[in-house]
Amino acid sequence: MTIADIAAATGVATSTVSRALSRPGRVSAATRERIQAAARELDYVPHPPARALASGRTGTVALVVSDVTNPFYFGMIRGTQQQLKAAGYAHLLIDTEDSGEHEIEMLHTMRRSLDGAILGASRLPARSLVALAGEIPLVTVNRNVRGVPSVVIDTPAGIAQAVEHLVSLGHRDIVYVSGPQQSWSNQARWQAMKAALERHKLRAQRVGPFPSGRGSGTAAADAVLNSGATACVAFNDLFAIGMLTRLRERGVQVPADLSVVGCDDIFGADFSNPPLTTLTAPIEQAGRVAVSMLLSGLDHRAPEPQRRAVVLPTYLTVRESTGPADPSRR
Amino acid sequence: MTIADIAAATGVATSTVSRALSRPGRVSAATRERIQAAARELDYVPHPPARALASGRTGTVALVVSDVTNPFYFGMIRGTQQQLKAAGYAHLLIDTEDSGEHEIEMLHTMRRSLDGAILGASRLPARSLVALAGEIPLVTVNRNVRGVPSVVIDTPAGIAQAVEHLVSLGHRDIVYVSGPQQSWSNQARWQAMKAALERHKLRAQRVGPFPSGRGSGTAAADAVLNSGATACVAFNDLFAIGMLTRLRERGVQVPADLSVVGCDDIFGADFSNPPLTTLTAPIEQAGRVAVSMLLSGLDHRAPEPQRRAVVLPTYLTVRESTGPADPSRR
DNA sequence: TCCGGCGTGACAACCGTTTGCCATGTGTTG
DNA sequence: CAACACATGGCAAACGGTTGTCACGCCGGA
Repeated sequence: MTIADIAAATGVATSTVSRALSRPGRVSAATRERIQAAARELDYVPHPPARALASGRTGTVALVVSDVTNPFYFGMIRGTQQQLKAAGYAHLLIDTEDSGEHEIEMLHTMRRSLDGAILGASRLPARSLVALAGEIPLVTVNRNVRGVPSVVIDTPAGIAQAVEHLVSLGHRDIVYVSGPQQSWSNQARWQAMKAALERHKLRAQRVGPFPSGRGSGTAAADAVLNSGATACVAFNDLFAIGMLTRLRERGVQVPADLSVVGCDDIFGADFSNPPLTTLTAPIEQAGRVAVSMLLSGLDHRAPEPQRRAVVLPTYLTVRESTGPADPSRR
Repeated sequence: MTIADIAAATGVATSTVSRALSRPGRVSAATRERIQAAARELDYVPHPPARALASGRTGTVALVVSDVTNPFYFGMIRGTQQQLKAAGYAHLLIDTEDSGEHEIEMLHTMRRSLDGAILGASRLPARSLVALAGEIPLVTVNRNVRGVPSVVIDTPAGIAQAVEHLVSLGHRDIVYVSGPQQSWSNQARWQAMKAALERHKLRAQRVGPFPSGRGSGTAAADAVLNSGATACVAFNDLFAIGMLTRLRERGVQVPADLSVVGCDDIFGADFSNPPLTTLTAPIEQAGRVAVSMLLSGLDHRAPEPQRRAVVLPTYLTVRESTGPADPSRR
């Protein structure tokens, strides 16, 4: 079934069929009706590649993540999926395996088959990012680069809350567990942590960096213990959960001996042992907003009046992995 | 940059360029070299939609899941993603929101832009599934229907192991926590459970059905408690984890008062409180295998010699949510 | 010497839509 | 009533590749 068949069946030209089906208002109501009826009758389904070839629009948006395995992305996948489906777009998933080259390479190759892309947490240098944005509409998440629309989750503000929380519990030695150095978020979090601690006239220290992945929790836990701190803020929940496991192994009580707070509030943070105090990030919402921004930017006639950077707030969710500092340690 | 540009640059016909780039052996080594050099030089990137239109092959495979949110699918997403990327295919994600109609509708509409699809856990009746398989190459996971290639995870065999484990711990009242009734897996698991219990001359009972999602754990836990059983096998880990949470709330000790075993060994099962005894399913592998089957079937000249149904084994991972039955309860 | 076959490249016809432009018919305006 | 604007539908040219078929030249075999 092609529009030619429908054209034949209704006695009009293919161009009319095309317009009746995709550009309402361009043909009279009567013929439109007739054509749509015929289309339904013949179970006509448009051919996306043909449409894409002729119009340049593919109806597909890619979500680019550095590692599908990371639970952090689960929320993004979900959020983007929802919003894209609602808008009638298809959802392509691209895993860059943590490699910037892969990232740029894949997007470059696929740019013609995409209407745009959401970058889940780009590892790309700013220059490349801007260059890429010239090839294909982009929205970044948790990565703020001038000239590229972005949505960033304001974890730094949350970090301040977390520090507040820990300080109020009597902690004076608080350490930051650092994630991968190329990670923009990691930098942002560490900066926020330093600032917050300075405000309390406390020394900022950190351990790491550690590669992303739960496995890093082991080394991280040991490093934190070694630092003599009574509390720590981990780069993300995956680290924190990994640490929890290690700490149990070593017989360290959480939070009695050590308080730990995570970041992101991923799946699992609420039922870990003990349940994790963490910065709840609206990841899913971030995905939805990113898609909305991207899509609104795609809307041809839009003179780009949309906001180019939105920041989403986080809040501290206190569970059971944080508690009063051991008084004997002060 | 189109092949026409390359043709012009090298002084050959576009057909030659096309063949030089995609069908090795059809043109002489010398010209091929020249053409490839030019292509590299001009930074030529093929236009997927055009290719798809002309050839019918899209280089895209969809993974269809009933709910992206479900952690069970995370493994599938990962497995399929890996294998597809390795084969140079793009990975489309489709969420059917648990609706069979959605499922059939979406696949029907997108069939022309897909080379095939992996059905993560189809809700479709056998008839529809077979019909759909006629429209587009399909491989199902955890769903066995004659005529449609499939990979199924042999949880039933694992269930037997789980029952063995519980019985050996002295449990006599073991209940199955039932998932959604339309779920093929749920049926299979319940059947296996009944068979295993009968083998031990024990009565098979179940509670539920409950809708999928962690929230069901609450009702499930209460129901199990109410049943007077000393142990239970849950339809999946999500249920089990939800139950664990509820049981803590109610002050029920796991495993002292109640042993619980889950299914699938999803992310989180190892660090829940207590860590969950569960049937470890090779989900990721299932995804990989499904993709391999699909892709090998796509290989034109293949007279379909490939296996049409592979079953993957599971094994019981004993952690801390199962323990001896309370002797006073015997 | 002639012929058949093979390796190589060109020609051109698609694949199924979209869309710019033109022709026609109708309604509106002065 | 004339002139004009506008609404509607048709024509045909893209979009960027793939692929069946044919022509050519060269080779070896008879």
